[in-house]
Amino acid sequence: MKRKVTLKQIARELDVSISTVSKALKNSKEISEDTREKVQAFAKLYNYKPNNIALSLKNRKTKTIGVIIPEIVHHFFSKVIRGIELYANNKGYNVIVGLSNESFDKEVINMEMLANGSIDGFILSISKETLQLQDYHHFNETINQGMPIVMFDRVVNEINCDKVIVDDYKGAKNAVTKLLKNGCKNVALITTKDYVNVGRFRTQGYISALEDHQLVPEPSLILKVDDESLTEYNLSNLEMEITQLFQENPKIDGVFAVNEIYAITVMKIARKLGKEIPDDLQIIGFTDGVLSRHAIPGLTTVSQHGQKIGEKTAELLIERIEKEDFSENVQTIVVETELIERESTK
Amino acid sequence: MKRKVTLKQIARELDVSISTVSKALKNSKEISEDTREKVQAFAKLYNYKPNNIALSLKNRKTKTIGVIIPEIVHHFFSKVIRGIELYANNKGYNVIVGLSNESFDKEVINMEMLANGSIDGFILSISKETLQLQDYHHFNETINQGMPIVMFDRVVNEINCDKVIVDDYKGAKNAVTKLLKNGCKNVALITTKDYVNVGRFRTQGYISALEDHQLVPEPSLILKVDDESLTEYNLSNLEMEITQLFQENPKIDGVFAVNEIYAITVMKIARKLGKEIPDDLQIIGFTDGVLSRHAIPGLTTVSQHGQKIGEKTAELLIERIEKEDFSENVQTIVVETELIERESTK
DNA sequence: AAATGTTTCGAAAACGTTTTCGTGTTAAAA
DNA sequence: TTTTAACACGAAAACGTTTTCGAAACATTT
Repeated sequence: MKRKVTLKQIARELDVSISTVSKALKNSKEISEDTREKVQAFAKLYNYKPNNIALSLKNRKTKTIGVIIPEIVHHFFSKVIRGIELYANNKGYNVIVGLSNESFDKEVINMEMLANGSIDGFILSISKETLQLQDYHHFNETINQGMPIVMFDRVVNEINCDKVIVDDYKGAKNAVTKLLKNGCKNVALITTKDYVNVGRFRTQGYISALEDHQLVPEPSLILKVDDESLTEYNLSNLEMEITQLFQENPKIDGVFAVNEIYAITVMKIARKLGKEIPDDLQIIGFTDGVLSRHAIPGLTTVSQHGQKIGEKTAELLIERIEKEDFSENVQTIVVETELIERESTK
Repeated sequence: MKRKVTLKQIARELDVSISTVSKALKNSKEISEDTREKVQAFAKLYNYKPNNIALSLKNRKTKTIGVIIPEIVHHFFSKVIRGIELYANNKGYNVIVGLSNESFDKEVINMEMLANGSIDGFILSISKETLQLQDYHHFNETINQGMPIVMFDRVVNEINCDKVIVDDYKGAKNAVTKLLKNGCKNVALITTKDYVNVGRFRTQGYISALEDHQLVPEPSLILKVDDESLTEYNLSNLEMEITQLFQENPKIDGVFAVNEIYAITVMKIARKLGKEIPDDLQIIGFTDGVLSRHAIPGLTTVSQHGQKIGEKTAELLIERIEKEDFSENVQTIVVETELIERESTK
């Protein structure tokens, strides 16, 4: 087991100075053809690679970006990470991930861990708990220390930074409009509590679509699920609420759900209640994940283009890092959604 | 925007030496109560945090571990990452991810990027292309340079390192045995080409279960899908092959599929062919992902406990890093699978 | 008063780079 | 032969830490 070779060791072996070795490897004209070849041959033989940490210290930049997301076992976030990776690696950057698990404390700790020199900038999506507490001091602090942040999807107006968001409003509105045009008279909405911004915007899109068709939103058709306690393995609560919704409103002939799980659960319950999809009930979900694609019948969804969002955030961040122009002219990029039609709508 | 404060700056402000500041912050008994308090107060005021990069350089360890996986938009890998994160963060380690996208070149490049000082060790699952090429030199090289590696799931005997694997053989065997006990007479297998080890082991489990029941495996009931060209969006080829399988073997009354997608696709096609699940056909898949859980009817699956695998790999790696005892007494840990019964079996 | 001990601090090296600047050597020009 | 220019290389600083060692300054013991 030979340890990694350093400039110093090469210098000692070849009886030259460290500077000479460094320059020779960079093909500096300062160094004679002779020693250059000698050094390069030796370096190649011992597979010399400059130590990244030393470079980071010297250059005061690490060429890595930190990503903090609430959850990784989630199709959308995975897609975004893939987009970030793709773009960042192309530009010679590494990606280091931290999970907040939707917890404020973990978000703060994770950011502190990375903020002390490990990375050149952050990409993040805010955890639910942080949104609820509305405590954003850690974001402002990192920005003030000269570390750029780009937020995506779950963003917040209070912070002055670049953002990449989905057009939740329009996406939802398009979806509901589609249902109405397809002849639905009573479109229900399954959404989250309002403190989740994206849920709120999607709700607004739903309402707006109804109003455009001279319909008044009926509160009884709007189910705001509290998924505090909703784990992957405990869906029964959700199922109960949805079942109740249908029993109390048998006239429902269309459903717009703000995520895949809600939509799939609606499908499951509709089937139990003997409703045919899409004849008796049409359904559209948000997030084009693996569930929608493989559901039977296939679920019509609003696709968010997660990978594209990831690429865009990485692009914004790296641009800011390399221009060293922080918090000037922040921009918010809206990535349009796309309605992917499958068999759950007519 | 105030830049991050350093020891040097504090020293200059307070007119003491850098060493004094460093010691004072560490509560060294060498430093007088007086100066200690002064320094600490100042440091707190300016929110001093030691620079990680400098520490890494000094200590010659980075307290971060690198993870290379073939794909992140994949429930199992996401789960594993979550487990790794969980354990590593608890131990004060960061996690940096690289995606190989199943490509040999990207795997090599990613590893080279990280191997030069950025991390203390690797956790990885081998890309399909690497498995196919059987070119493992990059693994051996990193290990020889004193960088420990822990492999999981897609491992290979040729490399001498710690491994955490799923008991693919037994998991498959249990599943198929279950089908046979449930009365299936003609159990088909949908698997991958043999160069994917996990596919091969699962195939062996299938065969062994049959033989234990005095049945001879019929080649016509074994479909080896070549998913080279199989993208997320192009499933038609898979569907065609499976349809053909059923048309040529109408007697099939049980299917064991080596992953979720295959299993779900079987369900879809069975439905088209008018087969009732589980009455006419029972199905078991491998990997307990979101698809199986939300399929209708729910899909009985072999769960791999991805998160546990992640935690275990992280534990093995960190132990090796901290003991600085490399490549001695490598161990292979087998994580048992669990059969999760849902409605696709009787 | 001298020797010894204790307290408190600073200089310097080390981690592995890159880069500026200086200097000795040789070749070319005067 | 002397001056100048080109060439080839090395010393040292810098990035931000930690830690060893030495050394003042002062207190205590003979």
